[in-house]
Order: sequence, then structure tokens, then C-alpha cells
Amino acid sequence: MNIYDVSRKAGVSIATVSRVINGNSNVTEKTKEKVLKVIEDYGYTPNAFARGLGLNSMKTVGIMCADSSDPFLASAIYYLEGDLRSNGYDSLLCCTGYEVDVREKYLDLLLSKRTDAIILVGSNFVEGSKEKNQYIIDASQRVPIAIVNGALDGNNIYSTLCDDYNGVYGAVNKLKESGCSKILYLYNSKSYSGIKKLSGYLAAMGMDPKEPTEGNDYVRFFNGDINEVKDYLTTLHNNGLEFDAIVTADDNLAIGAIKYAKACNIKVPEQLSIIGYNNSLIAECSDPELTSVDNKLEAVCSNCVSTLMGVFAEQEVPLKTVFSAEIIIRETTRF
Amino acid sequence: MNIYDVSRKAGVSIATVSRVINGNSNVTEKTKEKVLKVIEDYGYTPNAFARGLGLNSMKTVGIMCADSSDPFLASAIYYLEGDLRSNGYDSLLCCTGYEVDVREKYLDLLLSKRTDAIILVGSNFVEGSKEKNQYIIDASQRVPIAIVNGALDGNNIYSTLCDDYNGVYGAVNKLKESGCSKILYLYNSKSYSGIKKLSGYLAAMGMDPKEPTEGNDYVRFFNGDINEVKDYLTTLHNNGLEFDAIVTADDNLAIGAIKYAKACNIKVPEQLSIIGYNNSLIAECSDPELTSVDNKLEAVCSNCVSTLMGVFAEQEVPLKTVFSAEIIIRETTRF
DNA sequence: TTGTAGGCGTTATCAG
DNA sequence: CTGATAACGCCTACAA
Repeated sequence: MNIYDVSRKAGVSIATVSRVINGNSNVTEKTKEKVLKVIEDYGYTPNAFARGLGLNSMKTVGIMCADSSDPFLASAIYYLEGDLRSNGYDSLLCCTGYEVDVREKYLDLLLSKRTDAIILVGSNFVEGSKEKNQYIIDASQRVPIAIVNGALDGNNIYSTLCDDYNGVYGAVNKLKESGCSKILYLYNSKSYSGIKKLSGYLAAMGMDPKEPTEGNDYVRFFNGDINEVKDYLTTLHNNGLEFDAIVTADDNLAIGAIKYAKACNIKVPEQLSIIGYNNSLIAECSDPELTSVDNKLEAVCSNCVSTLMGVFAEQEVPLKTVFSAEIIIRETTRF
Repeated sequence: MNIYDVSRKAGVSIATVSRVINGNSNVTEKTKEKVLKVIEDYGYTPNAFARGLGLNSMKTVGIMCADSSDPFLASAIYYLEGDLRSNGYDSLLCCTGYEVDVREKYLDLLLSKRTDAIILVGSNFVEGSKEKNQYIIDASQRVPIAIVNGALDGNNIYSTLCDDYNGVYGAVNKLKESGCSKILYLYNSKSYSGIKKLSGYLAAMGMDPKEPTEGNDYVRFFNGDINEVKDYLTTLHNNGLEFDAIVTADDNLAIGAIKYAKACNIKVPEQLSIIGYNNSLIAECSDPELTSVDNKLEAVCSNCVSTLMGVFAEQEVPLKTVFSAEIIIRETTRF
């Protein structure tokens, strides 16, 4: 059943059927009803491919992320999908992992499907070196690119993110105000926002963000799991390094810190304060419940989608939008 | 730049270009190279809409789930997307929430996009009454439907799931073997698998699964959050109900149970054993770490996709595949 | 091995 | 207000 069949049954031309389908006003109420009845009776659905061919769009947006099962990214996807759908757009999901080569290949794949835009979720999409970001810049000449939680300069690249620098800066400061002075920082990503967070910590601690952190026992990069964090902290502790607070770039790492405290019989928050980042589900599941920095993911996603809608409507939209973080106080801090 | 432009630049016909693109063998190596060079030089990408129109497929599968930020569903989506992609299929994501009306509407939307198949993730898609499932049956006459973690009878409906009945049955039995006798069961879904799990519990406890559970203090339905579970259990405890083990239909509920034990100074697992379900991330984040029933999600998803590929290839495939659950032992049980 | 021509189902532009 | 017709870009018999 196609538009010709409908037009025949209704005794009108396909042009009229098309007008009815697309809510074009220039149709008599009478013929409109006639057509609508046929459509209803025979259960006709317009062919989306044909429509896509004609309009050069299937109202679809590609969403790329490293790993959709990561709680933070999963939430982002959920928000984005919902917002896109309420604007009449479908979401094509693509999980890329963390390697640039793979990402480049997948982005090409998405491009070849002619999505109306592509959303990159997670600041890990923005690499340190220009060359590694070139593929994104290139893509932006074909479709609008939106970045959630990261930023990249470019003509057709729209970044929405949270001010992670001040997020960590504020967290460290609150710890200091509550009496902590030896504050450890653990992080697991050197992405755009990863670097911002680290800088926030260093600045709040009065260190120079330009200095290398290699020799600094209070700053540590991880790419392992929860138990590695626990083991590492235990080692530090046994080696006699003193610390009364831990700030982490991610709630997962903070869980490791809690496990360490438990294993070494250290009281939280009396002897050790802990602050995580992302305010994810696990912050509420842990015991004690984790104080965490909320990076306003829902607002960021919502802004990202509305920016994109603005682009589609050829309105003037900002290239970069920044929200500010908020500390959600639970049980691992003394404030 | 379209196929005509390429054919002109390469001095061949569009048919030849098409053959080269689609890897058709009947092309001289020489002309093939000629065409390939033009494609490379001018950066030509075939138009997916036109191709879709001709082939009546854009190699896309719709994935529907209640909420992609739910850890369990997020994992499923991750596995499915990966498996589909390695088979050359894209994933169109659609989060529906839990209402049948909305789901029906969204399914129609997906259908109108002419996806090659639709995957329903989560047993909550299968309702108790036939009428409420009718829209799925109807859809299955248009495209193959796959159900992850649930089952529905139908000609073109392919179900892959875990044996949740025996998952819970086994968990309860292990508790009994380890000396528990007063075992509480908490659940939060009356979906297909929700009912199977409950039956497993009742059977293991020697109760009749057909009997209503209304008056039974040991069985409780929840649709609230972690803290409600904690409060409920505290009330039970204060009212003098004795229990030495809790089995839950979901890891989240089990976290509530752990929180209750902590609040009431009950030792886990010495005084109270707890077993969750799904073996999700939070099972490892909690303290003590949660013993949980693993329902083999990765295997289920992988099977779901390969079944679908079998359907596409018009092979003979099973309508229903069942995996068996496995108890992952951690710290909340005495075995 | 290569080319020609018709079909896929819309939308949109003109006439009328 | 309605209808005829030309795109849109690709695939694929069928012919050469």
C-alpha cells in the first residue's frame, strides 16, 4: 500500500494525498476526510525511506559514546533520547570504546547514514592533540556536531558542559573549610574535563597546574577498578603517608576509597572525608552514602538538544554553554 | 556528489559504479580501480536513503526499553548494540517507560521508520493479559520481534531469556542448606519474569504458587526506592516478625535490605543472609558486597542478535531460548 | 564485462 | 484547491 493506492481509492491525485499527510492547509475539508478515511481503512503508512530521499533527512540524530553501560553515559543517553524524541527525532546509538581509530570509523559510518546531527557524549571524545580531533572537525563540515560534557572549537560544533574546574575547586575548598588539609586527588581520565578537574584541585591546593604532577604523592592517575584504588590507598597508608581527605574524579573511585577506609578501620568522615564526582546512583548505594559533585547532566543534555534544534531551525545559537556544578552533601563529609 | 557524478568522472556507467560499491565480482580489476580512485578522490558516499528505498532496508534494528539508564537495561543495550553493529546493523533506541499506551505509540513510530526488526528489552514488556500484548503480536506481522528476558508466543516473535524461576528457586535452596529457614522475598515487578521469580520462591518454600500471597508477611511487593525497603523491613523487625534471610528480585532492593541491617545493628551474613538479583554493578559497590543471581545477560543478548540474524538469513531458528542462572557468591551469604 | 532503462515512494513545483 | 510531472539516488534485470 503506497501513496498511489491511496490516491486511487480516494479518487484524488497523489499530490493531494501528500498534502493531507503533511497537514498542508490547502485542501478542502471534504477531500481531506475522504483521504483520511482511506488511510485509516487500509492502514497506510508513508514510506520513510522515500520520504528521507526526498527531504534528505529521516529526522535522526546519531549519539556516540564510549560505553552505554557506564552509569553516567547511560543517564546522558536516556536524557538525550527523551529530549530528541519530544522534538520528533530518533536516536541512532553507537558505542565506540575509547580508541580514536575506532571512533573515526564509526563516525564515518554514522555520517554515511545521513543523520541530521551527531552528539558526542563524554569529554573523552576531546583529545589533547589537534590531529586526533581532526576527524571531528572534518565531520562538522557535513553535519552539526554537539558535544556533551566536553568542548571543542569549531564552526559547526556545539559544546555543552559543566564547569568541572570549579566543581573540584569548590569541593576541595569545602574540605579545607571543614578542617581537612592533606587532601588526596584520584582521577581516571585525562580527557578534556579530566584535565579541568585536576587543574581545579591543584589550584585549590595552591599548586601550579602547569607543573607536572609526577612526583606528587597526593595526586594519582588510575585506570583500574575499585579494588585497585583500595589496594593503592592501603599501600600509601602503610607507607606512612598522611591524608585526611580524598577527592575523586568519579564516584567509582570514591567507592574504592570507602572500601579502603573500611578495610583499615578508618572512620568516615571523622578521620577521613571523601567526595566523589557525578552524583551517580552508586553514591546513594554506598555505605556511608557518598558526598558527590553533581555535574548537572540533565540540564546539560537538555541544553544540548535544544541547541541542536536551534541549529536545525537556523536560529542563532551559542557555540558553548557552561553550567555550574553543585556539591550534594551526604555522609562522607563533615559539612 | 552522487553515483552519476562518479560514473561520469570514471568514464563508466552507473551500473558499474554500483557493482564496484557493492563488491560485485563481475568487474575488471582495471575499471574497478578506476572507479575506486574517483570515489576516493572526490570522497563519494552512497546515499543511504536512496539505497534504503531500493532495498527496502536501511539495516537498522529498533531497540525498545523502559529506561536506558537502569543499569540492567543499560547493559543489555550495550551488548545488543555491539552485537548488532558487528553484524552490520545500526540501533535505533527508544525509551518507553512502563505504560502500555505509550509503548504502543512508540512501537508504531519505530515501525513507521521501517526498521528490519524490533527488540523489546526487559520482561516488563510482556503483560499478564492477552489484550495488552496484542500490539506486539500485531507488530510481529510486519517485522520480526525479539524479546530479551521475557517470552511471548507468536509466529514471528523470538524470545531469549534466563530461567528466573530456577534462579530464585536455587537461591532459596542454598539459603536453606546454609541454615536459613525464615526467608523473606521482596520484588518490584509483576512482569513475566517477576512472576517466574516469585513462583520459584514459593515453590522452594513449599508454598503453592497458585495461592494468593496477600496475607503472607514473607512476601512483599514494592515499587518504591531503596529507603522504602529499609523502612519497611525496620517496621517488620520492630513488629517482631522473625527472618534470617532475604531474597530480592533486584539488586536495588537488596541494597535496601543491607541498609536496614546496618541501621538495626544486624550482622550480615551472620544473623541475616541477603541475595540480590541481576548481579549488577552495585552488587560490587555495596558493603558488604552482595551475593547475587546472575541472569546471564550477555549470553542472552548475544543469542538474541544471532537469532535475529538467522531470521534475516531465512534460516531455521528457535522461537524461544532459555539460559540458566548462576549464583555469584559474595559477602552477604554464609556459603 | 559493461551499459540501458525501469522501479522504489515521496515531495515539491508548476499549471490549471 | 487540485493534478501532472520532475526530481531524489540507488539497485538490478535485461540487453549488448
